[in-house]
Amino acid sequence: MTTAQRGRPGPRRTLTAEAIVDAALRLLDRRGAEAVSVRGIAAELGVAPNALYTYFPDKSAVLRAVVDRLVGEYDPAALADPARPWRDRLHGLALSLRARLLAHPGAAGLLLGAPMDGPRALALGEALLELLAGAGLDERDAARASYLLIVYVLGAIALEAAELDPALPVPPEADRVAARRAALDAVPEETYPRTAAAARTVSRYITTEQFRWGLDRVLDGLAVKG
Amino acid sequence: MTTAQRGRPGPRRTLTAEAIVDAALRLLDRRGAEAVSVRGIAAELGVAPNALYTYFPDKSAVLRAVVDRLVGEYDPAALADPARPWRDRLHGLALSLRARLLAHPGAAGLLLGAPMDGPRALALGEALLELLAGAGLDERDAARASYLLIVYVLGAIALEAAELDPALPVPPEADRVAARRAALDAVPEETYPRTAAAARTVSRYITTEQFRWGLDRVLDGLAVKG
DNA sequence: ACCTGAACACCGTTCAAGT
DNA sequence: ACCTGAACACCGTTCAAGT
Repeated sequence: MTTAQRGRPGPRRTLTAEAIVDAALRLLDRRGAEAVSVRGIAAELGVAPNALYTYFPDKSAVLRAVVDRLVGEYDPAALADPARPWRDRLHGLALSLRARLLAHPGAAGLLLGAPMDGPRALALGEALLELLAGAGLDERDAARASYLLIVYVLGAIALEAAELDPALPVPPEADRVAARRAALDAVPEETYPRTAAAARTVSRYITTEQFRWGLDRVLDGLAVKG
Repeated sequence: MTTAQRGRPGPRRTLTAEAIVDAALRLLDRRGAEAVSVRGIAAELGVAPNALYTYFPDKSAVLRAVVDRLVGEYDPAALADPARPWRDRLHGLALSLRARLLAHPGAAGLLLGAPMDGPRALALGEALLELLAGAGLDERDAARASYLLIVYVLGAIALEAAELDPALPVPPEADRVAARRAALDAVPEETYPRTAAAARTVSRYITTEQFRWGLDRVLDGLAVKG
Protein backbone atom coordinates (compact mmCIF):
# COMPACT_ATOMS: atom_id res chain seq x y z
CA MET A 1 0.00 0.00 0.00
CA THR A 2 2.05 2.96 1.33
CA THR A 3 0.28 5.71 -0.58
CA ALA A 4 3.09 8.16 -1.28
CA GLN A 5 1.70 11.22 0.47
CA ARG A 6 3.57 13.68 -1.79
CA GLY A 7 3.74 17.29 -0.72
CA ARG A 8 -0.05 17.70 -0.65
CA PRO A 9 -1.36 19.97 2.07
CA GLY A 10 -4.11 17.68 3.39
CA PRO A 11 -3.81 15.28 6.28
CA ARG A 12 -1.30 15.30 9.08
CA ARG A 13 0.28 11.86 8.86
CA THR A 14 1.20 11.76 12.51
CA LEU A 15 0.57 8.05 12.91
CA THR A 16 1.57 4.72 11.45
CA ALA A 17 0.36 1.21 12.15
CA GLU A 18 3.83 0.50 13.45
CA ALA A 19 3.68 3.33 15.98
CA ILE A 20 0.32 2.10 17.22
CA VAL A 21 1.66 -1.40 17.75
CA ASP A 22 4.66 0.06 19.56
CA ALA A 23 2.44 2.07 21.87
CA ALA A 24 0.19 -0.90 22.58
CA LEU A 25 3.17 -3.07 23.43
CA ARG A 26 4.61 -0.39 25.70
CA LEU A 27 1.33 -0.16 27.54
CA LEU A 28 1.07 -3.93 27.74
CA ASP A 29 4.49 -4.18 29.32
CA ARG A 30 4.04 -1.30 31.71
CA ARG A 31 0.51 -1.83 32.90
CA GLY A 32 -0.75 -5.20 31.74
CA ALA A 33 -3.33 -6.43 29.30
CA GLU A 34 -6.37 -4.73 30.71
CA ALA A 35 -4.69 -1.33 30.55
CA VAL A 36 -4.40 -1.64 26.80
CA SER A 37 -7.46 0.27 25.69
CA VAL A 38 -8.01 2.16 22.47
CA ARG A 39 -8.16 5.31 24.53
CA GLY A 40 -5.02 4.41 26.43
CA ILE A 41 -3.04 3.74 23.26
CA ALA A 42 -4.29 6.99 21.78
CA ALA A 43 -3.26 8.91 24.88
CA GLU A 44 0.16 7.29 24.72
CA LEU A 45 0.45 8.63 21.18
CA GLY A 46 -1.10 12.00 21.92
CA VAL A 47 -4.00 11.61 19.51
CA ALA A 48 -7.75 11.25 19.75
CA PRO A 49 -8.98 7.68 20.39
CA ASN A 50 -10.72 7.33 17.08
CA ALA A 51 -7.56 8.22 15.16
CA LEU A 52 -6.55 4.56 15.44
CA TYR A 53 -9.43 3.51 13.25
CA THR A 54 -7.64 4.91 10.23
CA TYR A 55 -5.05 2.16 10.62
CA PHE A 56 -6.92 -0.73 12.20
CA PRO A 57 -10.52 -1.81 11.81
CA ASP A 58 -10.93 -2.44 15.52
CA LYS A 59 -9.10 -3.06 18.76
CA SER A 60 -8.67 -6.79 18.25
CA ALA A 61 -6.79 -6.12 15.01
CA VAL A 62 -4.31 -4.02 16.98
CA LEU A 63 -3.82 -6.85 19.45
CA ARG A 64 -3.32 -9.37 16.68
CA ALA A 65 -0.69 -7.10 15.17
CA VAL A 66 1.07 -6.95 18.53
CA VAL A 67 1.13 -10.74 18.70
CA ASP A 68 2.40 -10.97 15.15
CA ARG A 69 5.17 -8.52 15.92
CA LEU A 70 6.35 -10.64 18.83
CA VAL A 71 6.03 -13.89 16.95
CA GLY A 72 8.42 -12.46 14.39
CA GLU A 73 11.06 -11.86 17.00
CA TYR A 74 12.75 -15.23 16.94
CA ASP A 75 16.41 -15.54 16.18
CA PRO A 76 16.79 -16.22 12.45
CA ALA A 77 20.35 -17.39 13.00
CA ALA A 78 18.87 -20.27 14.96
CA LEU A 79 17.41 -21.57 11.73
CA ALA A 80 19.96 -20.65 9.11
CA ASP A 81 23.11 -22.48 10.09
CA PRO A 82 23.17 -25.68 8.03
CA ALA A 83 26.04 -27.04 10.06
CA ARG A 84 23.87 -27.48 13.15
CA PRO A 85 21.83 -30.65 13.53
CA TRP A 86 18.12 -30.12 12.90
CA ARG A 87 17.22 -30.82 16.50
CA ASP A 88 19.59 -28.11 17.65
CA ARG A 89 18.05 -25.67 15.28
CA LEU A 90 14.54 -26.46 16.45
CA HIS A 91 15.73 -26.00 20.00
CA GLY A 92 17.19 -22.64 19.12
CA LEU A 93 13.99 -21.53 17.44
CA ALA A 94 11.73 -22.66 20.27
CA LEU A 95 13.93 -21.23 23.01
CA SER A 96 14.35 -17.87 21.36
CA LEU A 97 10.62 -17.64 20.75
CA ARG A 98 9.91 -18.48 24.37
CA ALA A 99 12.44 -16.00 25.69
CA ARG A 100 11.12 -13.16 23.57
CA LEU A 101 7.47 -13.84 24.27
CA LEU A 102 7.90 -14.37 28.00
CA ALA A 103 9.57 -10.97 28.13
CA HIS A 104 6.06 -9.64 27.42
CA PRO A 105 3.76 -11.71 29.61
CA GLY A 106 0.78 -9.48 28.87
CA ALA A 107 1.12 -10.19 25.17
CA ALA A 108 1.84 -13.87 25.70
CA GLY A 109 -1.60 -14.10 27.24
CA LEU A 110 -3.05 -13.04 23.91
CA LEU A 111 -1.15 -15.71 22.00
CA LEU A 112 -3.85 -18.33 21.81
CA GLY A 113 -6.81 -15.98 21.91
CA ALA A 114 -7.08 -15.44 18.17
CA PRO A 115 -5.88 -17.25 15.06
CA MET A 116 -2.34 -16.27 14.18
CA ASP A 117 -2.55 -15.30 10.56
CA GLY A 118 -0.21 -12.32 10.45
CA PRO A 119 2.71 -12.17 8.01
CA ARG A 120 5.32 -12.95 10.64
CA ALA A 121 3.35 -15.92 11.92
CA LEU A 122 3.13 -17.20 8.37
CA ALA A 123 6.86 -16.68 7.87
CA LEU A 124 7.56 -18.59 11.07
CA GLY A 125 5.36 -21.47 9.97
CA GLU A 126 7.07 -21.51 6.61
CA ALA A 127 10.51 -21.56 8.20
CA LEU A 128 9.44 -24.38 10.45
CA LEU A 129 8.13 -26.42 7.53
CA GLU A 130 11.38 -25.86 5.67
CA LEU A 131 13.39 -27.00 8.65
CA LEU A 132 11.33 -30.15 9.04
CA ALA A 133 11.59 -30.90 5.34
CA GLY A 134 15.34 -30.53 5.69
CA ALA A 135 15.19 -32.99 8.54
CA GLY A 136 13.79 -35.53 6.15
CA LEU A 137 10.08 -35.42 6.81
CA ASP A 138 7.72 -35.61 3.86
CA GLU A 139 5.15 -32.92 3.22
CA ARG A 140 2.41 -34.52 5.21
CA ASP A 141 4.49 -35.39 8.25
CA ALA A 142 6.18 -32.00 8.19
CA ALA A 143 2.80 -30.27 8.29
CA ARG A 144 1.64 -32.43 11.16
CA ALA A 145 4.89 -32.09 13.04
CA SER A 146 4.94 -28.33 12.66
CA TYR A 147 1.43 -28.10 14.05
CA LEU A 148 2.44 -30.25 17.01
CA LEU A 149 5.51 -28.15 17.68
CA ILE A 150 3.51 -24.94 17.49
CA VAL A 151 0.97 -26.34 19.93
CA TYR A 152 3.69 -27.31 22.35
CA VAL A 153 5.71 -24.13 22.16
CA LEU A 154 2.79 -21.71 22.26
CA GLY A 155 0.93 -23.76 24.86
CA ALA A 156 3.94 -23.85 27.15
CA ILE A 157 4.54 -20.13 26.77
CA ALA A 158 0.88 -19.26 27.38
CA LEU A 159 0.70 -21.52 30.42
CA GLU A 160 3.81 -19.93 31.88
CA ALA A 161 2.65 -16.43 31.07
CA ALA A 162 -0.65 -17.09 32.82
CA GLU A 163 1.24 -17.35 36.10
CA LEU A 164 3.08 -14.08 35.65
CA ASP A 165 1.87 -10.64 36.61
CA PRO A 166 1.68 -8.88 33.23
CA ALA A 167 2.24 -5.47 34.82
CA LEU A 168 5.49 -6.48 36.51
CA PRO A 169 8.92 -7.18 35.06
CA VAL A 170 9.40 -10.92 34.71
CA PRO A 171 11.00 -12.21 37.93
CA PRO A 172 14.19 -14.29 37.83
CA GLU A 173 13.66 -17.95 37.23
CA ALA A 174 14.57 -18.91 40.79
CA ASP A 175 11.75 -16.74 42.10
CA ARG A 176 9.29 -18.29 39.71
CA VAL A 177 10.29 -21.76 40.85
CA ALA A 178 9.89 -20.72 44.47
CA ALA A 179 6.44 -19.27 43.78
CA ARG A 180 5.39 -22.44 42.02
CA ARG A 181 6.61 -24.60 44.85
CA ALA A 182 4.82 -22.42 47.38
CA ALA A 183 1.60 -22.82 45.42
CA LEU A 184 2.01 -26.60 45.38
CA ASP A 185 2.81 -26.59 49.09
CA ALA A 186 -0.50 -24.86 49.76
CA VAL A 187 -2.42 -27.74 48.17
CA PRO A 188 -4.18 -29.87 50.84
CA GLU A 189 -2.23 -33.09 51.08
CA GLU A 190 -5.12 -35.34 52.13
CA THR A 191 -7.16 -34.48 49.05
CA TYR A 192 -4.39 -34.21 46.48
CA PRO A 193 -1.46 -36.24 47.80
CA ARG A 194 0.44 -36.56 44.54
CA THR A 195 0.04 -32.92 43.65
CA ALA A 196 1.32 -31.89 47.07
CA ALA A 197 4.19 -34.32 46.72
CA ALA A 198 5.21 -32.62 43.49
CA ALA A 199 6.21 -29.61 45.58
CA ARG A 200 8.91 -31.73 47.16
CA THR A 201 10.24 -33.51 44.13
CA VAL A 202 10.02 -31.12 41.25
CA SER A 203 12.74 -28.61 41.82
CA ARG A 204 12.77 -27.11 38.37
CA TYR A 205 9.09 -26.95 37.64
CA ILE A 206 8.08 -24.42 34.99
CA THR A 207 11.45 -23.31 33.88
CA THR A 208 13.67 -23.31 30.88
CA GLU A 209 14.72 -26.80 31.80
CA GLN A 210 11.18 -28.15 31.91
CA PHE A 211 10.53 -26.44 28.59
CA ARG A 212 13.59 -28.07 27.02
CA TRP A 213 12.70 -31.42 28.51
CA GLY A 214 9.20 -31.28 27.06
CA LEU A 215 10.53 -30.16 23.72
CA ASP A 216 12.90 -33.10 23.67
CA ARG A 217 10.09 -35.51 24.46
CA VAL A 218 8.08 -34.09 21.59
CA LEU A 219 11.05 -34.31 19.24
CA ASP A 220 11.72 -37.86 20.36
CA GLY A 221 8.13 -38.67 19.53
CA LEU A 222 8.48 -37.15 16.09
CA ALA A 223 11.66 -39.08 15.35
CA VAL A 224 9.95 -42.31 16.28
CA LYS A 225 7.29 -41.33 13.75
CA GLY A 226 5.01 -44.19 14.94
CA MET B 1 -35.02 -17.03 37.70
CA THR B 2 -37.16 -18.32 40.58
CA THR B 3 -36.98 -15.39 42.97
CA ALA B 4 -37.65 -17.07 46.29
CA GLN B 5 -39.93 -14.41 47.77
CA ARG B 6 -40.32 -16.74 50.75
CA GLY B 7 -41.86 -15.43 53.91
CA ARG B 8 -39.04 -13.90 55.99
CA PRO B 9 -37.95 -10.36 55.32
CA GLY B 10 -34.20 -10.95 55.78
CA PRO B 11 -31.75 -11.82 53.00
CA ARG B 12 -33.29 -13.11 49.82
CA ARG B 13 -30.95 -15.97 48.91
CA THR B 14 -31.91 -15.89 45.29
CA LEU B 15 -28.42 -16.64 44.02
CA THR B 16 -25.68 -19.21 44.32
CA ALA B 17 -22.17 -19.30 42.90
CA GLU B 18 -23.30 -22.27 40.88
CA ALA B 19 -26.18 -20.36 39.29
CA ILE B 20 -23.84 -17.53 38.38
CA VAL B 21 -21.42 -19.89 36.65
CA ASP B 22 -24.36 -21.47 34.83
CA ALA B 23 -25.55 -18.13 33.59
CA ALA B 24 -22.07 -17.07 32.49
CA LEU B 25 -21.61 -20.30 30.56
CA ARG B 26 -25.01 -19.92 28.92
CA LEU B 27 -24.09 -16.43 27.81
CA LEU B 28 -20.68 -17.58 26.62
CA ASP B 29 -22.23 -20.27 24.47
CA ARG B 30 -25.00 -18.11 23.09
CA ARG B 31 -23.19 -14.86 22.43
CA GLY B 32 -19.45 -15.37 22.82
CA ALA B 33 -16.83 -14.23 25.25
CA GLU B 34 -17.25 -10.51 24.93
CA ALA B 35 -20.94 -10.72 25.72
CA VAL B 36 -20.15 -12.14 29.13
CA SER B 37 -20.31 -9.03 31.26
CA VAL B 38 -21.17 -8.70 34.91
CA ARG B 39 -24.24 -6.81 33.85
CA GLY B 40 -25.13 -9.42 31.25
CA ILE B 41 -24.87 -12.27 33.72
CA ALA B 42 -26.93 -10.33 36.23
CA ALA B 43 -29.61 -9.64 33.64
CA GLU B 44 -29.64 -13.33 32.75
CA LEU B 45 -30.33 -14.04 36.41
CA GLY B 46 -32.83 -11.24 36.89
CA VAL B 47 -30.74 -9.51 39.49
CA ALA B 48 -28.82 -6.24 39.94
CA PRO B 49 -25.25 -6.32 38.56
CA ASN B 50 -23.59 -5.81 41.92
CA ALA B 51 -25.42 -8.79 43.41
CA LEU B 52 -22.69 -11.03 41.95
CA TYR B 53 -20.12 -9.48 44.26
CA THR B 54 -21.60 -11.35 47.18
CA TYR B 55 -20.39 -14.58 45.59
CA PHE B 56 -17.30 -13.61 43.62
CA PRO B 57 -14.68 -10.94 44.32
CA ASP B 58 -14.60 -9.82 40.71
CA LYS B 59 -15.43 -10.77 37.16
CA SER B 60 -12.23 -12.71 36.54
CA ALA B 61 -13.08 -15.01 39.44
CA VAL B 62 -16.36 -15.85 37.72
CA LEU B 63 -14.52 -16.68 34.52
CA ARG B 64 -12.02 -18.85 36.36
CA ALA B 65 -14.92 -20.71 37.95
CA VAL B 66 -16.40 -21.29 34.49
CA VAL B 67 -13.11 -22.74 33.28
CA ASP B 68 -12.83 -24.93 36.36
CA ARG B 69 -16.34 -26.22 35.82
CA LEU B 70 -15.49 -27.27 32.26
CA VAL B 71 -12.14 -28.74 33.19
CA GLY B 72 -14.00 -31.01 35.60
CA GLU B 73 -16.14 -32.38 32.80
CA TYR B 74 -13.91 -35.17 31.65
CA ASP B 75 -15.08 -38.74 31.64
CA PRO B 76 -13.98 -40.35 34.92
CA ALA B 77 -14.59 -43.79 33.44
CA ALA B 78 -11.77 -43.05 31.04
CA LEU B 79 -9.40 -43.15 33.99
CA ALA B 80 -10.85 -45.77 36.29
CA ASP B 81 -10.80 -48.98 34.30
CA PRO B 82 -7.65 -50.83 35.37
CA ALA B 83 -8.06 -53.31 32.54
CA ARG B 84 -7.27 -50.73 29.89
CA PRO B 85 -3.64 -50.03 29.01
CA TRP B 86 -2.37 -46.73 30.38
CA ARG B 87 -2.00 -45.19 26.95
CA ASP B 88 -5.64 -45.92 26.19
CA ARG B 89 -6.69 -44.30 29.39
CA LEU B 90 -4.66 -41.19 28.68
CA HIS B 91 -6.22 -41.06 25.25
CA GLY B 92 -9.68 -41.32 26.73
CA LEU B 93 -8.96 -38.55 29.20
CA ALA B 94 -7.48 -36.21 26.61
CA LEU B 95 -10.16 -36.84 24.03
CA SER B 96 -13.03 -36.40 26.44
CA LEU B 97 -11.49 -33.18 27.75
CA ARG B 98 -11.08 -31.88 24.23
CA ALA B 99 -14.61 -32.80 23.21
CA ARG B 100 -16.15 -31.14 26.23
CA LEU B 101 -14.09 -27.97 26.03
CA LEU B 102 -14.49 -27.52 22.28
CA ALA B 103 -18.23 -27.67 22.81
CA HIS B 104 -17.76 -24.26 24.47
CA PRO B 105 -15.32 -22.40 22.23
CA GLY B 106 -15.85 -19.15 24.07
CA ALA B 107 -14.73 -20.74 27.31
CA ALA B 108 -11.88 -22.63 25.68
CA GLY B 109 -10.44 -19.25 24.76
CA LEU B 110 -10.17 -18.50 28.47
CA LEU B 111 -8.30 -21.72 29.19
CA LEU B 112 -4.77 -20.38 29.13
CA GLY B 113 -5.57 -16.87 30.20
CA ALA B 114 -5.29 -17.43 33.91
CA PRO B 115 -3.67 -20.04 36.15
CA MET B 116 -5.91 -23.03 36.62
CA ASP B 117 -6.03 -23.50 40.36
CA GLY B 118 -9.65 -24.43 40.86
CA PRO B 119 -10.64 -27.63 42.70
CA ARG B 120 -11.56 -29.50 39.54
CA ALA B 121 -8.30 -28.56 37.84
CA LEU B 122 -6.45 -29.84 40.89
CA ALA B 123 -8.44 -33.05 40.84
CA LEU B 124 -7.63 -33.52 37.17
CA GLY B 125 -3.93 -32.97 37.81
CA GLU B 126 -4.05 -35.42 40.66
CA ALA B 127 -5.79 -38.04 38.53
CA LEU B 128 -3.22 -37.55 35.82
CA LEU B 129 -0.33 -37.98 38.25
CA GLU B 130 -1.92 -41.15 39.57
CA LEU B 131 -2.32 -42.54 36.10
CA LEU B 132 1.29 -41.81 35.23
CA ALA B 133 2.49 -43.34 38.46
CA GLY B 134 0.47 -46.41 37.58
CA ALA B 135 2.21 -46.44 34.22
CA GLY B 136 5.50 -46.83 36.05
CA LEU B 137 6.90 -43.31 36.09
CA ASP B 138 8.61 -42.13 39.25
CA GLU B 139 7.46 -39.01 41.06
CA ARG B 140 9.72 -36.66 39.20
CA ASP B 141 9.03 -37.98 35.73
CA ALA B 142 5.32 -38.20 36.43
CA ALA B 143 5.26 -34.53 37.40
CA ARG B 144 7.15 -33.52 34.29
CA ALA B 145 5.10 -35.76 32.03
CA SER B 146 1.84 -34.47 33.45
CA TYR B 147 2.92 -30.90 32.79
CA LEU B 148 3.86 -31.80 29.23
CA LEU B 149 0.54 -33.51 28.64
CA ILE B 150 -1.38 -30.59 30.07
CA VAL B 151 0.53 -28.20 27.82
CA TYR B 152 -0.23 -30.31 24.79
CA VAL B 153 -3.89 -30.93 25.50
CA LEU B 154 -4.76 -27.40 26.59
CA GLY B 155 -2.60 -25.83 23.90
CA ALA B 156 -4.23 -27.88 21.17
CA ILE B 157 -7.71 -27.10 22.46
CA ALA B 158 -6.99 -23.37 22.76
CA LEU B 159 -5.47 -23.23 19.28
CA GLU B 160 -8.48 -24.99 17.81
CA ALA B 161 -10.92 -22.85 19.74
CA ALA B 162 -9.21 -19.70 18.48
CA GLU B 163 -10.38 -20.56 14.99
CA LEU B 164 -13.99 -21.06 15.99
CA ASP B 165 -16.65 -18.40 16.26
CA PRO B 166 -17.54 -18.51 19.95
CA ALA B 167 -21.05 -17.25 19.31
CA LEU B 168 -21.90 -20.04 16.87
CA PRO B 169 -22.52 -23.73 17.44
CA VAL B 170 -19.38 -25.69 16.65
CA PRO B 171 -19.51 -26.71 12.97
CA PRO B 172 -19.03 -30.34 11.93
CA GLU B 173 -15.46 -31.44 11.54
CA ALA B 174 -15.64 -31.59 7.76
CA ASP B 175 -16.56 -27.92 7.63
CA ARG B 176 -13.69 -27.01 9.90
CA VAL B 177 -11.27 -28.90 7.69
CA ALA B 178 -12.65 -27.15 4.62
CA ALA B 179 -12.30 -23.75 6.27
CA ARG B 180 -8.74 -24.52 7.26
CA ARG B 181 -7.86 -25.61 3.78
CA ALA B 182 -9.45 -22.52 2.28
CA ALA B 183 -7.35 -20.39 4.62
CA LEU B 184 -4.20 -22.19 3.52
CA ASP B 185 -5.21 -21.85 -0.11
CA ALA B 186 -5.40 -18.10 0.31
CA VAL B 187 -1.74 -17.95 1.36
CA PRO B 188 0.43 -16.47 -1.44
CA GLU B 189 2.37 -19.36 -2.91
CA GLU B 190 5.43 -17.38 -4.00
CA THR B 191 6.13 -16.10 -0.50
CA TYR B 192 5.12 -19.14 1.53
CA PRO B 193 5.40 -22.14 -0.80
CA ARG B 194 5.45 -24.83 1.85
CA THR B 195 2.55 -23.34 3.76
CA ALA B 196 0.49 -23.13 0.58
CA ALA B 197 1.45 -26.69 -0.25
CA ALA B 198 0.07 -27.83 3.07
CA ALA B 199 -3.39 -27.00 1.76
CA ARG B 200 -2.98 -29.75 -0.78
CA THR B 201 -1.44 -32.43 1.39
CA VAL B 202 -2.97 -32.13 4.81
CA SER B 203 -6.46 -33.41 4.46
CA ARG B 204 -7.19 -33.83 8.11
CA TYR B 205 -5.57 -30.74 9.50
CA ILE B 206 -6.89 -29.59 12.86
CA THR B 207 -9.17 -32.43 13.63
CA THR B 208 -9.61 -35.23 16.06
CA GLU B 209 -7.15 -37.23 14.04
CA GLN B 210 -4.44 -34.59 14.19
CA PHE B 211 -5.09 -34.29 17.92
CA ARG B 212 -4.70 -38.04 18.41
CA TRP B 213 -1.61 -38.12 16.23
CA GLY B 214 0.05 -35.37 18.25
CA LEU B 215 -0.93 -37.04 21.49
CA ASP B 216 0.63 -40.28 20.30
CA ARG B 217 3.86 -38.50 19.38
CA VAL B 218 3.97 -36.97 22.85
CA LEU B 219 3.29 -40.30 24.48
CA ASP B 220 5.94 -41.94 22.32
CA GLY B 221 8.38 -39.32 23.52
CA LEU B 222 7.47 -40.00 27.11
CA ALA B 223 7.92 -43.72 26.73
CA VAL B 224 11.37 -43.20 25.26
CA LYS B 225 12.09 -41.14 28.35
CA GLY B 226 15.36 -39.84 26.82
C1' DA C 1 -6.89 10.90 3.51
C1' DC C 2 -6.31 11.77 8.12
C1' DC C 3 -7.60 13.49 12.35
C1' DT C 4 -10.94 15.77 15.74
C1' DG C 5 -14.96 16.63 19.18
C1' DA C 6 -19.02 14.90 20.57
C1' DA C 7 -22.00 11.42 21.37
C1' DC C 8 -23.93 6.57 22.05
C1' DA C 9 -24.35 2.55 24.33
C1' DC C 10 -22.03 0.22 27.03
C1' DC C 11 -18.46 -1.49 30.90
C1' DG C 12 -16.59 -3.18 36.23
C1' DT C 13 -16.79 -1.78 40.69
C1' DT C 14 -17.98 0.86 44.97
C1' DC C 15 -20.98 2.71 48.36
C1' DA C 16 -24.74 3.75 51.26
C1' DA C 17 -29.08 2.08 52.19
C1' DG C 18 -32.95 -1.26 52.79
C1' DT C 19 -34.36 -5.82 54.45
C1' DA D 1 -26.08 -11.54 55.09
C1' DC D 2 -27.91 -10.42 50.84
C1' DC D 3 -29.55 -7.48 47.51
C1' DT D 4 -30.66 -2.74 45.50
C1' DG D 5 -30.25 2.08 43.21
C1' DA D 6 -27.21 5.37 42.16
C1' DA D 7 -22.98 6.88 40.95
C1' DC D 8 -17.96 6.91 39.35
C1' DA D 9 -14.63 6.37 36.14
C1' DC D 10 -14.09 4.19 32.54
C1' DC D 11 -14.86 1.46 27.75
C1' DG D 12 -15.11 0.62 21.96
C1' DT D 13 -17.03 2.56 18.17
C1' DT D 14 -19.59 5.78 15.05
C1' DC D 15 -20.51 10.07 12.91
C1' DA D 16 -20.27 14.59 11.10
C1' DA D 17 -17.06 18.02 10.47
C1' DG D 18 -12.49 20.33 9.63
C1' DT D 19 -8.14 20.25 7.01
